[in-house]
Amino acid sequence: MKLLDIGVLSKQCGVPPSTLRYYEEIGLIQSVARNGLRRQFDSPVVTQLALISLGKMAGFSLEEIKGMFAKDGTPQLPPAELHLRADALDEQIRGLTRLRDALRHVADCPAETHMDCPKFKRLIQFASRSTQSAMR
Amino acid sequence: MKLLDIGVLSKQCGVPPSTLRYYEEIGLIQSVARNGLRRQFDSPVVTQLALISLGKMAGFSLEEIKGMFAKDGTPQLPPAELHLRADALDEQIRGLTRLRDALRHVADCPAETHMDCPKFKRLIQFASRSTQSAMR
DNA sequence: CTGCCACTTGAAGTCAACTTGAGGTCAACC
DNA sequence: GGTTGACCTCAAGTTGACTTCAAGTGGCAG
Repeated sequence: MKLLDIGVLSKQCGVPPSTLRYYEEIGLIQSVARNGLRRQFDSPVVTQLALISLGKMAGFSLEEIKGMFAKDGTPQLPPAELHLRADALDEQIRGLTRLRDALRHVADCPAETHMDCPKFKRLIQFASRSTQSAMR
Repeated sequence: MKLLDIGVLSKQCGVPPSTLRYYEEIGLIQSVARNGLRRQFDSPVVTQLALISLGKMAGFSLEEIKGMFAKDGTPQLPPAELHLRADALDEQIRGLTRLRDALRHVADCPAETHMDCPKFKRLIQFASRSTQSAMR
């Protein structure tokens, strides 16, 4: 099992060392050993960091992310709970899709008064309706 | 043109008055008049707030959102730029979709060591690869 | 005309998620 | 053996997005 120095991990995952230390401090990841002073990380941490990055994209707080995974990085929620999170993601995806469509529509629609364009308004209203409940 | 009292707008959009005042302070929205001391908002602000809410969901900062729309709320970026934002959203949507799929997979997969499950790892690695560039 | 209550201001406080800085350690290359 | 460079700790600072607070104002119901 080869171990990763914090600098290597940092470069590999695109996360600054300071952030990795911070994540360890709050218990989001673990270093498994020290080489002298230096933290050594286990290679599965790479996957964990990928999950964390995804979780952040999805708008979860670090605390929430921490609650979702056991210390080895395996998702640690009952199946029903996982499906709920997945459902919430579906909502969010729908909202983002509409926002994307709205942006593309505006980019291509020659009208200059988008605020009055029924198509635009419909996209926005729909999108934000589903959003309201999903906001944390 | 009927005007909305800050309290009415707040209730209608689910945004606290303090936040509306804050948004006005940083120039994200405008009140068009006063009734005595009270701010009066124009009805298009409702749509603007919907856009802001969507922008936040998508992970844009208030500064970025402010840069995207003119003071009347109409998107104010050149078409090419809009398409770029839409592309970024597509990336993000792909990442969220994979995260969702990963969650659903974990919920239903009987294996207890998801970290080693090739399907799970593939979903995660893919997802975070596309994520890296999209992170702000 | 007297309360009341939803609003007003400006300043200060809060929270998450980091980053920065000062001062120290250690192994390795010149 | 000395300097460099990558790491260490702990505390303090920063940023974004608000919220809270104290003290004041204005319209309208009774």
